[in-house]
Amino acid sequence: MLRYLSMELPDRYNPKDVEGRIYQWWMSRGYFKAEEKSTRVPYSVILPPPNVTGSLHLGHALNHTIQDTLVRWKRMSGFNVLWMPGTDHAGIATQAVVERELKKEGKNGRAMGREEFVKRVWQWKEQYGDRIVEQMKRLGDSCDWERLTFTLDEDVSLAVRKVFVDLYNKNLIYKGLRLINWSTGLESAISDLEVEFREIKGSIYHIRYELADGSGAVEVATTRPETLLGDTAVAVHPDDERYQSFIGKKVKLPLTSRQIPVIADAYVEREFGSGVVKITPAHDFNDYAIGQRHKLPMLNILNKDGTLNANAGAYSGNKVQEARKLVLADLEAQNLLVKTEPHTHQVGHCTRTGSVVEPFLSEQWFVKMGPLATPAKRVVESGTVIFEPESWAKTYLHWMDIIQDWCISRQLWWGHRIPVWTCLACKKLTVSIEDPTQCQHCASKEIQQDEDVLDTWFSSALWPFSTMGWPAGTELQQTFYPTTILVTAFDIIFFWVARMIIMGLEFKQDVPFRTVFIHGVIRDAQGKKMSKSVGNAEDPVQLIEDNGADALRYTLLSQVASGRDLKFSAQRLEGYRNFMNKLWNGTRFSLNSLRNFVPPAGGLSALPVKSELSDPDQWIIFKLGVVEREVDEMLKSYRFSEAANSLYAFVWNTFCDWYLEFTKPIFASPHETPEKKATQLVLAHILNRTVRLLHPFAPFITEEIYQKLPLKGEALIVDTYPTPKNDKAFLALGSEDVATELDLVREVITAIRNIRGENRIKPGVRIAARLSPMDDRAQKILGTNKASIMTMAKLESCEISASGDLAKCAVQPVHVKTLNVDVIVPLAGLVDIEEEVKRIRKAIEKLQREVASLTQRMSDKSFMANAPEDVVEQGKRQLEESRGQISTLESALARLL
RNA sequence: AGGGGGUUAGCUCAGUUGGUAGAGCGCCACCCUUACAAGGUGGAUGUCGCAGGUUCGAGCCCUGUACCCCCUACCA
Repeated sequence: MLRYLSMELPDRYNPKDVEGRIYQWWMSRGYFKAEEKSTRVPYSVILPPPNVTGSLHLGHALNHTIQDTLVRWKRMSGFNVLWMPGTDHAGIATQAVVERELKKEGKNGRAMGREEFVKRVWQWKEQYGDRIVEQMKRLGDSCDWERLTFTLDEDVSLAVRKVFVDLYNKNLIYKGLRLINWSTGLESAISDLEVEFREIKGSIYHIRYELADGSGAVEVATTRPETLLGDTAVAVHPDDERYQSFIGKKVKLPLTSRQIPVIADAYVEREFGSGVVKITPAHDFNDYAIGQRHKLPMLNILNKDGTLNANAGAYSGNKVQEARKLVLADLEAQNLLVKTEPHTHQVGHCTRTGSVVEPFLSEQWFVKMGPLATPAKRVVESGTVIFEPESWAKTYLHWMDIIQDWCISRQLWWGHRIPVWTCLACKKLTVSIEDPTQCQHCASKEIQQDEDVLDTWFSSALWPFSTMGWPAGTELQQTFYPTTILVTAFDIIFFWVARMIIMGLEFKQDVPFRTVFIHGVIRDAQGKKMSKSVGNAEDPVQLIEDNGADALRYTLLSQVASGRDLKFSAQRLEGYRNFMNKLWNGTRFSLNSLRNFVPPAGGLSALPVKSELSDPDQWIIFKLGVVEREVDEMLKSYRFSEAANSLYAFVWNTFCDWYLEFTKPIFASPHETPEKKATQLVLAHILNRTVRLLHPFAPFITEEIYQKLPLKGEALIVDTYPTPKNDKAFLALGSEDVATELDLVREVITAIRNIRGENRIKPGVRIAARLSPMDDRAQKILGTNKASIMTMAKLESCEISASGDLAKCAVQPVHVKTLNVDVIVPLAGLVDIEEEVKRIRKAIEKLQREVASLTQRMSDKSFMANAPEDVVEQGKRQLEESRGQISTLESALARLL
């Protein structure tokens, strides 16, 4: 026979003793593995691949916890679950990290040469790339780790090349001279995502541009005077009366010999500054647009490293800041600098290097988005892809409307190299999946591969199918593509979600996922975004160390509601750590009560016999049914916080506070009574279901507990998730009527405790009480549960009788639905009567307020005419009861005074 | 500037079919009652931002308004 040495369990739950061991056990048993082919319904999720360079932050913790909760829930619900893990090479981020490291060693990454540098990054990846994976495991992520994919893995690379070549052949990829964000620190194009605007206190300079014909001058204001060297026009508003005569004329560009036209464009704000804007198409995005409209020449004055080039004439070779000083000095010398005002403005900085981002004209590769966006819009409009919450679909569609071509080339070394070779002989391009040995066009062997690599998001966009073996046709894709749900924060809807939809439709002819669940971001206690640089970032690994992964997960889940941001609170985390401890101790106590419990031969399928069940047994089963229904509904609609709260209340307030207390008198009996046996069986079943319900939320502690239960299966992680449907037979043992009756008992106990508390009767003092039921049913209920009432309310005697002496007694009317009981506690000799007088007066006042508002409502003719019958009925009943209670209390009060 | 969100107990937040408000933490009182002091029992606390409207009835629906936050784009 099994022995349950529950008392040998520590009285505090220690996650450190449990989590690593449990996780290893799950892994060793292969529970995370998906079946490539199965008769079970597939459920697949692609993990947004974190950067290999990174360490887990709370945002990941939130994102992963939501996914893991869904995945565990579905796994337990019988689905064939694939949670596909991966890590991202994160081109820019990783390259920047390694370059920084090299710099510390006094080496220059660029000088090392491409091959040497890339080798170095791979070394770095081998050394540190597993760290984030290990951290994910600490959190409990139940990914199918054998499928762990890195975005630079061979098969992914093949997919990337195939997509590039296909898009190129379809004319959807082209090379063009465009203005892009240029990081002078990285000497590469970067995406909008990698530009961070910082407020800079600078100056605004007013510069005079004289008309070429000598008929006057315009005053131009700029924050970047050095860029005037690249000006190719000056613009005014077409309707600006002040400048009508200037339009079409030419001005002399200061410090140069060039003359540039005055053009009219509605972009110019008449009210701002002088109403005249210098136009530098090669160094400003707005100016670039104007330049396109007016077919202005684009004059690039910068080198890749941020110094001025030959187009800047005498200023070439200087860095922007130095050039600015020189330009200003020369302007001043020529008396062209009218004035200088302080001015605060937002300046783009590279998030990786901190250097200023320059709009920079350069040759880059682009994906033509227009034709690709249309179908990607349609699938969202038609509901083929559902956003949850729905409102994000609007954001998505809006972005699709204003979508621009996607710059996919980066002047980096770390990443997927662009599969394009230029022929030195005929200058034509060879674009190929396999590395070519000669030019496609002239067969020259003199070909040179494009130096650039692809934007990291390019490979990310293919992730849902590149991780499943595409372009080969695989069983995996058959089974799991499209994936079921994508879970992500809103900040990458454009960078990632939209592009996955686009690529999925283009290359798989189907959407990559059915649902996109968008959650909020985590902020600190002040509501600020968490970031390492601000120093307000909490380290989830440390939080797990201190509180356990389950507590952290529960904290996060308890706040996931309707896609809103959540603030991290250490107090809250502590609260959920306490909750885990409560669960632990509730179990410890239960197991003690089950010491000599002999599991029935049928195991879990051997259910208790209804006729043997006590009121608390039927009550707890009924409550369990309510929770199973709620959690089922809430998980289906992604209301994680409500599900978590519902379970929290069930475990703590229903199970521990009341059910376990009710079982105490039963288990206190030294005899093996039938009642005791029945309760043991119920308790064993309830425990089993409780941990099953909680498992997706708090996987470690629940598995640990499960393994110690007398009634259990092989492993919790693959046991069935309880629902009202699949748990019907057990739930049928519960009873709503009995639940109501037991609620009356609870109210009676609470009333006695209230009288005790308010009258300062010491907890150790046993008192007498008389319970005066209003009808036979109430009488019977009280009789049945008398022992519990006496134990839980600390009574030395308990009389159940409708009549008796009320002198010097505390009285508290109690009612639950149609059941009514007056709780009477003789106070003579126990307490100062004053306290009881105060207590009763307070209760009367409260009831009177209720009666007043109810009376008013009941006398309102339109209410009576319009309100539904049951609402009126309930109001009437309540009014009657409250009045009755007042009279009971008043007579009690009269006897005290 | 455009788009979105928030404003509910001292703090952090729940509140999906409109029927007179909930949790956790904190606070007060009493308790080491042999599962748990990371605990137990009892208690106090809200004109649900403000002003209107619809309704018999509004935290919830509508209009306006104030303040805060986020996102996108920024004025040269």
